[in-house]
Amino acid sequence: MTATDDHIDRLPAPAMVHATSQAERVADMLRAFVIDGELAPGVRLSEEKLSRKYEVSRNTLREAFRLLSRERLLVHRMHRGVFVAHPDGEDVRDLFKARRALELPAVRGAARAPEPLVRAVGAAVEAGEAARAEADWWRMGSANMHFHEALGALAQSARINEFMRQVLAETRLVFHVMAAPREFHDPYLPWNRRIHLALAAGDTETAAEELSEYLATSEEQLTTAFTEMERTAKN
Amino acid sequence: MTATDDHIDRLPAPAMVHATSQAERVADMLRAFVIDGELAPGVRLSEEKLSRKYEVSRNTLREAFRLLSRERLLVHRMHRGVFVAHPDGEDVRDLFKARRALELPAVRGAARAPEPLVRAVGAAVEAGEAARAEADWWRMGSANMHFHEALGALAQSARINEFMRQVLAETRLVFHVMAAPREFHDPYLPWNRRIHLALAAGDTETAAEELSEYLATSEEQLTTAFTEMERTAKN
DNA sequence: ATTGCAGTATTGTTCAACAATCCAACGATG
DNA sequence: CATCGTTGGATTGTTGAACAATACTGCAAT
Repeated sequence: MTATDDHIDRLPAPAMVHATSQAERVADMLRAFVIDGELAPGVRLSEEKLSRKYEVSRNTLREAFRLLSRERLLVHRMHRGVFVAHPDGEDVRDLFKARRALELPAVRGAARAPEPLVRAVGAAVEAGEAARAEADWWRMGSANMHFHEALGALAQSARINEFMRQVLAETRLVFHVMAAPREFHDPYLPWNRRIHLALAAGDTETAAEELSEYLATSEEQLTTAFTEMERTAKN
Repeated sequence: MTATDDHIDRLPAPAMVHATSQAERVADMLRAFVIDGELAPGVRLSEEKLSRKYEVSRNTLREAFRLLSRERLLVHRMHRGVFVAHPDGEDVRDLFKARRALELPAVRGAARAPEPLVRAVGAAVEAGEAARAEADWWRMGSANMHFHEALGALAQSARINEFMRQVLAETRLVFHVMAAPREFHDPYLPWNRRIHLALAAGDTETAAEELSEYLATSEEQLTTAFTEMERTAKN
């Protein structure tokens, strides 16, 4: 350990070069499929078919399944197989409770957040507006998710960030249960804009109030659509 | 579907009869071992030895590993094996950021929480004091964890509850990194008592302030002990 | 309409094998 | 003497096949 090791010490941190296993790669792929709706909620994932299609053994595939079950994106039912999660009305209420508990305090504490994090919120707003301009409704939904992810990031905790991503991914599943990207995201863009403006101005309380209304409205809209759907499906 | 089905409707809910797989059972066992410190942080878990000891195949064991890796209790290092997580100083800071973000808002919103949840907080306080009376320091630590779990439960979200359990389990690992159960839990019991009193009285703001101090003190204590430990370990 | 009972398909789990990789020890090199 | 290349052994990564256990379907019997 000589003095010439200064070079090494100054090198950037070990930016996660870790090689990934097959199980993780498959899990990443399936996660993307689920979030993008290519795998519809409730669909059963056959071990044999999937393992043949993606050329991995059943054992490896099952490792991937375990990972995604813990993320609540897949549901493992003993001796029945794994299914794409299919959130119900109760899940929606719980998801919004979780989001309220996470996002509101994050926004209220944004005074202590470094500037780049606030700018990330603004970037998500603009991405959403750009997507809207191109009438790309699905991308608009993604931008909206990134917006809320950015809000959660104001808490500045890696664990909160991950939890937030998980909750948002699950929320996205809710949208897939009732395919209607346009009407559900459309009215919210101006809201996002206002929230970011208040944040950038340092007025965290106003931002929090706007966000609170946003969440209430969104939850209301989703739950009513849900109960409506369940009612018609009952008969 | 005749009217005589009333009997069935009145039956208790399907209280989780789901049979569990081997992988889940093994995961439950390992989780308990890790939390209780029977498996020390940093220890490597040999696939061959464990699979032989608990009479499961390597594949099944690996499924269990995947579950616990997603909970951050185990760490999977490619081609090297799985290790009991070994949180460092940065993890401690992040854990406390997460706890602040979760527990403080939960306490502040406790006005809307049903009474049984507040009583659960009180029960945890008493369990801690009982353990202290018997000089059972480890059980005291468990009671303290339950106390904070009960605080998180005030948010009334199943997902928050689960995340909270995860964060607390990880926090418990931190204590194992530096085995010192007595001094670290001792001064906090009165604090817990005060927090519960304020909560029961409906004074959520006071409760939140007490909790905030508690967290600050606890984090301070842990991080200093940590940096001290890392300093001595460096040489 | 409900129950009982095959037969079939799928998952649960194990096992054995091999490839890929890490790691420690050794010696070679400057 | 510190560093580097090599080699051999140990462990993980992944596969494929096998069998057991369970759920589901359809049909017969009541």
